[in-house]
Formats: sequence, structure tokens, C-alpha cells
Amino acid sequence: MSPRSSSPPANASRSFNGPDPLNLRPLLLTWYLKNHRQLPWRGVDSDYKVLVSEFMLQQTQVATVLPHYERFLTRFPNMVSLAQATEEEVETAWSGLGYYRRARALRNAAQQIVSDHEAEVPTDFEDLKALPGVGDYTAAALGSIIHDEPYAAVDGNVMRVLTRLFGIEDSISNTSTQVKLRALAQELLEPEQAGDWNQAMMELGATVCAPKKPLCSVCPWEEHCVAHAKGIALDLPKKAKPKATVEVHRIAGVLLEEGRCLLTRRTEKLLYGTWELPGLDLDSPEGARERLREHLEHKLGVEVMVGNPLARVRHSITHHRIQVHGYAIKTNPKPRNKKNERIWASPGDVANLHTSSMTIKLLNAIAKLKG
DNA sequence: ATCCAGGGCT
DNA sequence: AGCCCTGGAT
Repeated sequence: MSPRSSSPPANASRSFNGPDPLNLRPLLLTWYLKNHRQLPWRGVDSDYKVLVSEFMLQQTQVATVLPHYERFLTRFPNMVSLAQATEEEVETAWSGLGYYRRARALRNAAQQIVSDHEAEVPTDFEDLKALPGVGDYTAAALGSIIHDEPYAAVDGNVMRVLTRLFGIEDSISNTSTQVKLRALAQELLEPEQAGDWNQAMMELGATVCAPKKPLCSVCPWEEHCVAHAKGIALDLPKKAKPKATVEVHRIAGVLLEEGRCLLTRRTEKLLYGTWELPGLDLDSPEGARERLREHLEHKLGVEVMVGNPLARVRHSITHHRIQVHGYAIKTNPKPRNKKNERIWASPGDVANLHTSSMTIKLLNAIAKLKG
């Protein structure tokens, strides 16, 4: 056994062992300035645009966000227009993006920014975190990108970069690991260029330090990366096992009349409040027809006849695997529109309602059938 | 068809 | 710790 107690770690002032920030920083920043993607919210002098982009980018990848971002900005061009919009208007503009709570939070955040911060995204970390829908990550992203405040932003990309760079094999599902990674990110941060630094970390994670196909040969940190040296990059980050999936059968009634389809408001927790074809969620498809008939007669208050299955689509939400069964329905008499509950919607109307991708998929399947 | 990426709230 | 959505990769 060789004695090792006599030599303290070279980086004793830091909470981690491994590459030195002073070496790492210029490598990443140079790489970023040369290689980053041109995105519509990058390099703009608009706190509002950054705010909208950060909310959309929560749990959502750039490619998915892009088309929604442009539409949303056209619809709500500035902080005040968003603050003054109704919840319904904002949800509609958010349709298809998912995690609809974010749309409501964003509107509420805009209202708070207008009323408490003179319509400008605040600078102080606690003020940022006090905004609805803003947690540690988003507060740091907004503060650094808009105001160049030295807050380290740690999202999933950054956690992947850090666990690989330092060869951290603890599960990132543990809160304690996340705390450790945030501290690490804060020490690594280039405090003079926090906005570029955070975006560089995320850009590296998104484009080079990818989950399945890391492009180590073009990584500015290749020679410093512990996981790369050990050949375990693909094994990191470690995370907890996902929950088992639950089967859900959505039994929906297709009421068609002169090119219009009857939609009602969803009352189940999943996708709550979105407009959809009327029906019910079941654990199994047993007795679907009869259950649907009872449900619709109760819900619509008319006599209901359930016909043939018209279409079937699949949709997965988190750990729910949903099979949507659409049955042809005849009623007597025809149910009437009812404000905020029932609407006979043309395809054009559907675009102006708060819907989910599940419903759009089913409507598309039916439209294809009918030609 | 399945797997998996991606933050905040309660 | 459990819950929420969509789409791209495989």
C-alpha cells in the first residue's frame, strides 16, 4: 500500500475532483460561439421572447417547439398582450405542445411580471422563482440569458454533460445527486458570460453529448471527459426505472352532422379541460358499446344508438398507453350546442379550440375514412 | 410498435 | 414520490 494521505487533492478548494474549470471554460465557449444553432430566441434583445421560449422548452425539444413558438408570438407579440389574454386563448395557442399547465402558468407569470415588475422579467433569483411555472432551472436560464446573472442552469442536457464529464455514476433521479450537480455546475460556470455559458452547456448536451449517439470526436472536452476515458459515456447518466405502463381504453362517440363533429370538454385529470369526442376512459374494452351508450345518454340527455367501430388510434401519455376507439353514433334528437360544454365543430373550428394531440389524431383518422 | 427525452408542482 | 404530454429514434 502506498501512502496517499500526505498529498491533498490538487483542487482542494473545489468540491469535486477532475478537470479544472479554468481549462474547461474557454474550450466550451469557443466551441459554442463557433458551432451553436441559430434559434429564433437566441441573440434577441427581448426578455419576453426568452420567457416564452423557456416555458415552451420545459420538457420539450427544440424541433417540437419551433412551429408553436412562431405561431404563439404572432398571436401574443408582447408581455402585455399575453397578460391581457384569456386563459382559453392562451391554451388554444398552446394546443399540441403538451403539458398544458405550462400555458396557464406562462399567462399567470406574464400577469405577475406586468403588475409587480413593470412588465420586465425580473433579475433577482427569488423573484424569478416566485413566478408560476418557474423552478430552479428556468429561474437560472432566465436570469442568465436575459440579464447575464451568474446562475447555473441545470436541465437534463446539463446533467448528462456533467455526469459524463466527471464520471458521476449516482442516479440523477435522486434529489441528492441533483443538488450535487447544481453545485458542480455553479463552480464550473463562467460568471462573466453566464448566458452564453449556460446555453453552451445545454447546446453541447443537445447536439454533441447526445443520449444515444454521443459525438465524442467533435466534443471540445473529449480529452477531459472521465466517462469517455473509461468508455462508459453511453451508460450515463444513470436514472431510476420508469413506472410500469397502464393500459387505458378511451371509448369515444363519433357524432357527425354536415361535416361537423360533436366535441365536449374532457373531465378526466389527464388532458383535463381539452375539447375531445365525448366518451369515457375504461381499464379494459369489455362492454365498451353498452358503457358508451349509458354514458352518452346521461351526458347528452338524448336517445343514443351505438354503431360500428369507425377508427382506432393509439396515444401514449407518460406511462399511460391509451387506445382510442371511435364508434359511430346516432341520436334522437340531435344534441344542441351548450356553452363551454358541447360544440358542433367544423375542422376550422377545431383549430380555434383547446385540444390535445390525442383528439387531433382521432379526428384525422375519421376524416381520412370519410374522405 | 416501443422507448425515451425533457422541469415543475403537489 | 407521483403526476403531466408529444414526437423523434430505433
